[in-house]
Amino acid sequence: MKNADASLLDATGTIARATIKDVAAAAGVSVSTASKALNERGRMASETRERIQAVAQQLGFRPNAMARALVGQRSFTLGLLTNDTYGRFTLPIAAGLSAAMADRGVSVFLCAIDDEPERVRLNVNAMEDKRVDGLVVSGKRVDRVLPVDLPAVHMPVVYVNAACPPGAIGFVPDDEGGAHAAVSHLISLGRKRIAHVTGPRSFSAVGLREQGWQRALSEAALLCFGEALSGEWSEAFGYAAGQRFVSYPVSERPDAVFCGNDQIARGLIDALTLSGIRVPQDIAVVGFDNWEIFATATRPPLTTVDMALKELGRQAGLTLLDMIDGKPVEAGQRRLPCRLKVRESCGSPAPWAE
Amino acid sequence: MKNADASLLDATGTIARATIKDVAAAAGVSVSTASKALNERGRMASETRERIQAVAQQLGFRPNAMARALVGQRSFTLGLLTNDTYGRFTLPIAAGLSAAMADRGVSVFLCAIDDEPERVRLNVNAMEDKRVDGLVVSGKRVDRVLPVDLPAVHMPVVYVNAACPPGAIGFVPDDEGGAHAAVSHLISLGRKRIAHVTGPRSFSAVGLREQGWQRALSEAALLCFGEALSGEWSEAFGYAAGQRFVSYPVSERPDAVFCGNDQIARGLIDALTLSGIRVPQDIAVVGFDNWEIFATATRPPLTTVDMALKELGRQAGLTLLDMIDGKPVEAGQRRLPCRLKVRESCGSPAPWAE
DNA sequence: CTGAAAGCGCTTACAG
DNA sequence: CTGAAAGCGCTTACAG
Repeated sequence: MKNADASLLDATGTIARATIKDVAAAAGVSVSTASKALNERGRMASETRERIQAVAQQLGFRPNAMARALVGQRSFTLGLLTNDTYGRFTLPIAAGLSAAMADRGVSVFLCAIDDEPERVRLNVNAMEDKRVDGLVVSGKRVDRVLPVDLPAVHMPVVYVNAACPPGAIGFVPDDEGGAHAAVSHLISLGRKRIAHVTGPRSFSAVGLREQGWQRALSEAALLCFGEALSGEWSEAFGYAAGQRFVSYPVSERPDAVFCGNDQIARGLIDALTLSGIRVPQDIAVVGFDNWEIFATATRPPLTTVDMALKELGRQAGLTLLDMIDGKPVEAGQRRLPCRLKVRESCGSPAPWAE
Repeated sequence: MKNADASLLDATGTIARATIKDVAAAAGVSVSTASKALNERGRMASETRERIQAVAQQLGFRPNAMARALVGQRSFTLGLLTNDTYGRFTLPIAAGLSAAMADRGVSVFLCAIDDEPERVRLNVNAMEDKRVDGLVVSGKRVDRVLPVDLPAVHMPVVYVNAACPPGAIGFVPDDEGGAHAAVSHLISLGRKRIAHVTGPRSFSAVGLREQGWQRALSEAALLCFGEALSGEWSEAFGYAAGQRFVSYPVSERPDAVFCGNDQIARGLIDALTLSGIRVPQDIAVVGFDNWEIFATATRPPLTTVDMALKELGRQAGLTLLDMIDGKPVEAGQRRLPCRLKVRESCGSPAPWAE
């Protein structure tokens, strides 16, 4: 017998779901006893308990989460506010968050906001009205804050890949560490003249990745290959940078380039390849983002830094749950480790490095 | 005075939100009168009504949506189930849906499911427990159905960019129409030898786009330029196709290529350009998807078909709301119009076409 | 025009 | 071990 068969048609002809009252009646006990049996609470004859559970199962009973929330003062829902309609960052973060939360019985509302303050307010209000237990705010840059006065919000908040106001709790990728890992890997492969081509200086990630590059080099007692080249986060800029390297005499070219993102790496590889420079033999290239659509389309496939965005979303959610439970959690921004995804553009096919 | 100031600290030290009881007490009326005043229901002295509303405002009162849902048998929430973790389709759809719903006071739960039936079940159960009013199911292919027995679900369901089971209601882009518009535009620009390079035949979208290509051609009394070239949805395949055209004698080359997606178009343009063939002068190229990251990175920028995914999400949500309201809505799949995004690869800068 | 009562679907002390 | 009562925060008939 299918559970649906046990459902009753109500007056309007739609299917009415069984309530705990139905279960109690069918089992011949009171509602409070039914509740206790279904929640494994208190002591009771296990024979009774099992009978009630069997009846519930048969009626396809599922407790109404809203009724539960009302008495428990806890909705088991979260709100995710994001202004990244582009989707590059939000979707992995949301997927990681949503999956981890689903396993714990909590569901997450998606609020796609542009940066119009009025719409932000609308969405925040909706989340308050729906009595979500907490909010995760996610952005597309770690140095920009959303235009909402979130501190005035009556619930725990966690920031992901977005600026974290003083005293708040945030999660961002460890840009410096990721860059350090990428450059160290290049060094371990024997490269010594490692250039850096990256995005606009106005992004804090640019400074951090540059520091990682410098630290890896100095730890290996190597000099930076000139200044970092800062420009746009685009293929076009990567291409231009590649042409610039090509114009150097062979002896003055870098033997590797660490790029600030995958698009730059893609453009750079195109420029190099067009001029007959072999990647990785002549110049090794490493990117940043592991945006698969780019990283797997380059020839050869791109070695790049993965920011572990799913994990970022997951950790943010778990921490938010702790806060909701009243556990003490330290204020401040956490930098979660990136991991290097080794493909072929760095000169190491490295099936073992995976 | 800020609203937050009016909040009271409860026993645990967290901020307690004002309830309707607080409002009623502060205004010196009964709870039922307060409710009526706040909901603009029934008749009452407008002086009383305004006084109550003022008190509510001052206390920062916001009705608890879950309590409301409990009595109204309507939660003003929706679930969005998607298996497109890739994000290409889901994010625009979700953004369009979420924005349209937010304006109507309904919030949407995001359920990122892989295709593991067990996790699908987990998420569907969560949505049922949370008593969402309806479900929108979105996928990454219009010819694949999710592995859930959704008909057994006790609520209205709408499918977006996914297969639509018999008798259900679905929304997909009008692939045939989009292709027709793209090819017609090429024809209007004077092209006559229009080839088609596209994805795997196993995708229904491939057949539909091919039909659009054929219809536009036959309406203009033009012949197809050979068979459609079917391969992968990748730059690599587009590149290979481009090389193939290059290998033809000049007089036997197409003067335009309609590509099944933007990645193919990108690869094709690269191959053409590398061989000294000018785009669009020698061969015009049009893509499909308007995936901006590709469409704006090609040289020249790509003219392509936009599937209007945001609008798809919006329409799906509005229709779902109608179903929830009990309005009659016709079963079947709706094909929503695509629109051509004219850039430069088709040979028409067309500032007026925008 | 206003308020007391009942109820939405649950859980949680508290009596028996 | 089991059940009656009260209550979570609201709304909706129904009396006054």
